Amino acid sequence: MQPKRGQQLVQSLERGLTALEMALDGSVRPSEVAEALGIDRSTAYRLLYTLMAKGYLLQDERTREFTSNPAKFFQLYGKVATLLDWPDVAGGFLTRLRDESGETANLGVRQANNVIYIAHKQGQAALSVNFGLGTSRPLHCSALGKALLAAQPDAVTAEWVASAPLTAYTTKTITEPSLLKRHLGTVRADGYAVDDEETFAGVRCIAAPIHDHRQQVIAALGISGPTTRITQEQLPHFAQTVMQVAAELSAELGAPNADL
Amino acid sequence: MQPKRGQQLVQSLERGLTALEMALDGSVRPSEVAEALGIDRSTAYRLLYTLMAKGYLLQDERTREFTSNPAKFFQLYGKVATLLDWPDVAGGFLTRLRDESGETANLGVRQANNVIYIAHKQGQAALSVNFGLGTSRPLHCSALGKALLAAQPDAVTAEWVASAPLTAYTTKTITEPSLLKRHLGTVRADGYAVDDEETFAGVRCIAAPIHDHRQQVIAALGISGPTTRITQEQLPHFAQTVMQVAAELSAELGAPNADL
DNA sequence: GCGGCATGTGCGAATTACGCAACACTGAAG
DNA sequence: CTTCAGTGTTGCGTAATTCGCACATGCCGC
Repeated sequence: MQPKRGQQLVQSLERGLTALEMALDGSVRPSEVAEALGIDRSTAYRLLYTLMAKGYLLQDERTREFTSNPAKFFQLYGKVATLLDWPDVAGGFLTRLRDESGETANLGVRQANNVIYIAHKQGQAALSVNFGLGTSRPLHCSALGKALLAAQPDAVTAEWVASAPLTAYTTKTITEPSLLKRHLGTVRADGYAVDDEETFAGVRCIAAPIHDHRQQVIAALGISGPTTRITQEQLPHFAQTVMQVAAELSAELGAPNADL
Repeated sequence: MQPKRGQQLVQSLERGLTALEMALDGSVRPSEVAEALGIDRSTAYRLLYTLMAKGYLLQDERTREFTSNPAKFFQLYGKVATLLDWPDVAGGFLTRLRDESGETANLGVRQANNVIYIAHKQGQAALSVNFGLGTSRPLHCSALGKALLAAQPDAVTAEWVASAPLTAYTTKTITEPSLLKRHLGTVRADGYAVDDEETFAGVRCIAAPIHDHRQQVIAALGISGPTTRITQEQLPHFAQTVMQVAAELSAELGAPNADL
């Protein structure tokens, strides 16, 4: 048996990382960090100063504000990106999915309670959806998120649904745990998930899971478009396309039973 | 007067970030981190565990190894990238520079004693240079780096030259501080920098600085190619092209005296 | 010039993180 | 199979680290 997981977190490191993430949303000053974390200004200053010494932040000489150092983050991202070169691997599939559907195609992975968009090809139409790369959306109300959730074992899904905050974004957002659980059951049965204006009014999304060579679900692929083009009638047709391309991408990654 | 800069670094945060960066070069285990940092295994474990709790690392259930969480870093990068969307802004200029020169075009920014490649377009020729995105090279022996260095005030440059480690990579690398200082003077006068096989034998690079709306140098743009194509005779011609495109990119960013 | 308000810095107190030691488990060697 | 060496993980006492207070300093508006 593996030892139980401990919960002794290193306080300074935890606070420092939180401060770092605050700085990423724009510039921060010691006093802001201090207030947000409930600590003394001097402590916040030392954290920020250490982050700067390590190259993660820069300090404006005049305003004394701390801002993120884009170059550092690019460097960090460059290192991890080579390990999982999604944009390159998935690029062709995204383009195909966009061209076949006419809508914005996107690819996302799970990060805690969110799905993060890591690659996309925007639709050509005048009115087309545009999610920024790197942005995140809640799992429970996005098609990509639901595709990822439904792929898990039942027990894990149930536990998550019970404990996750199911915030409502539109009137159609599913906020009832029992409803969501049943909904995810049909997602699994269908092989694709639909976000029917649950995040943004007027926007419908369809997504399917991506499996790797060990049959693990590692990402989700989908399309997003206005309800005027992705209509209820054409939805099955779009879903077919999404599942087809998703299966091909899975196959490219070495997934075993991906029938083409 | 501004207060003097303090040097009280928060130890745990500093160690934690170092551990994080170790994990980015592949998976790490507590014992490795402990040995590298000269600390106890338990301490290293707590740092890694905290990093995992904050989403920066993942732990393999079987091997117990800690690996970076690409999604997290993508998210972080996404936030800073929107502030300075280099790939999008510079993409067109890079493509033009590549097409006009026939060589790999690249864009880099400074990060401590290195230049980091944040965007590029690889040349079409069978033999063409390929730097990975996010990788770094020393300032003193790369064209981009020298273009960035030469753009600073004289005093700053002199101080840096005197204290920086001028490691030799080829026989042509300039390792003598006084020589480098004079060399950077000519770079500034010329408006472009040349890396004449100072980093890699057989590779010549040419670069020029990019200015923002406040006339500050924020990046450098250049080309890299084999010495067989970027010959000494054609060098001025290539340099002209590089400076031209660099000036246009600067203008795009709002630089005032960028003469086109 | 004066008073709020910020950053940055000593310094003592005590919280926090560290190293030690031990346990559980794994894998390899005998 | 047994043993042994090595690793991940956790509890605990101690001591070093960090924290918050207080203050110096500079900045901006009134």
